[in-house]
Amino acid sequence: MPGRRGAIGAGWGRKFRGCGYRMTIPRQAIIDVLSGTDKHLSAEDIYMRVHKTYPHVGLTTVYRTLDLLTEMGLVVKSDFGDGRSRYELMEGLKKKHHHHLICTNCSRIIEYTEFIDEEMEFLKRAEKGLSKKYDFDIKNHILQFYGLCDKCRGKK
Amino acid sequence: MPGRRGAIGAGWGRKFRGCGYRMTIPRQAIIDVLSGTDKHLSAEDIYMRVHKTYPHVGLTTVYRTLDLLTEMGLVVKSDFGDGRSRYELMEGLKKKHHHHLICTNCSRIIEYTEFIDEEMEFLKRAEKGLSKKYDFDIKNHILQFYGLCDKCRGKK
DNA sequence: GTGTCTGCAAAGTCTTTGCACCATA
DNA sequence: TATGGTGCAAAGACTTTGCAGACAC
Repeated sequence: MPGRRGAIGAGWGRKFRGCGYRMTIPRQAIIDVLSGTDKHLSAEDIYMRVHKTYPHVGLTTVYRTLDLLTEMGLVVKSDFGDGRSRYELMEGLKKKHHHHLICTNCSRIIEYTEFIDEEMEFLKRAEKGLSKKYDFDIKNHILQFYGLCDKCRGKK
Repeated sequence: MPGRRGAIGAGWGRKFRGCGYRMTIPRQAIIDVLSGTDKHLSAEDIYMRVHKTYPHVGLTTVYRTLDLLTEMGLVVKSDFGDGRSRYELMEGLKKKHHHHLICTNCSRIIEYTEFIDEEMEFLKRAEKGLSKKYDFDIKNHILQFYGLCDKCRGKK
């Protein structure tokens, strides 16, 4: 793990330095947390996990690092409608474009990549048409489905 | 206008009473504001407009009324990623299902109904597939495009 | 008259900012 | 050593809650 972390660290360090930023322990710790989960963590979640190993790292630094990573395009910030932002690592090109299913009862988030090709085809067409009609330069989109997950649907 | 407002009021009053609630002046004023615009207003926006005619109505009441209307399904609450919720009247069945184009520079919001049929077809199929695969009961979806509107794309 | 609604003030939640000190390159 | 980074505390933005008085039905 130290070896692996070192290797990852070096890669990330290069990325930071390449953008004129520095690699630091808090940043490394935050990246380690993000790369060690497949969940969509809030700033507070990340803070608490980092805190176990590095108790001196503050929540402010977590927010600032996440902003930085988002700006660098290495992290995606999402809003699932519960009033707090969630973050996930893009990790270069490893991660496929995907969308989310969100349980409105327990907040569970399911990532899916099914239908993505079909979806992309539709979205591309829509973007093209909408760009032309409204003279709008579309950069990005959000598609989310809300409902009840398998565990929650029985309880209602 | 007073006549028209009266007529609208009576309809809304019935709706409220039918759900065990009461029609009041603040509620009427908030509905009047919502039905008099095609914009997507924030609670603060609504508060300020109501305030011109009824200065005693508080922001708290605006929030409470909007919650109530949302819960009754008469208002749709949306989040366009700028940290504040926006509200629009559903006004029974008058309004077609639609999605939004959001300008990330000036926050202008464009409603569109183009592609909706095609979109609905795609979304229905996706919902069906996803429901089955993840045993997820999909109730709702969000589809938003972000980018630069015609007025802002030149400035960049 | 009774139960709902309201305004005000206070509190809550998530996030950002200011500033002096610290550490990376 | 020169910038950029950090923690802490305070401020900020939006929204919710508590409560006593007011109002709709």
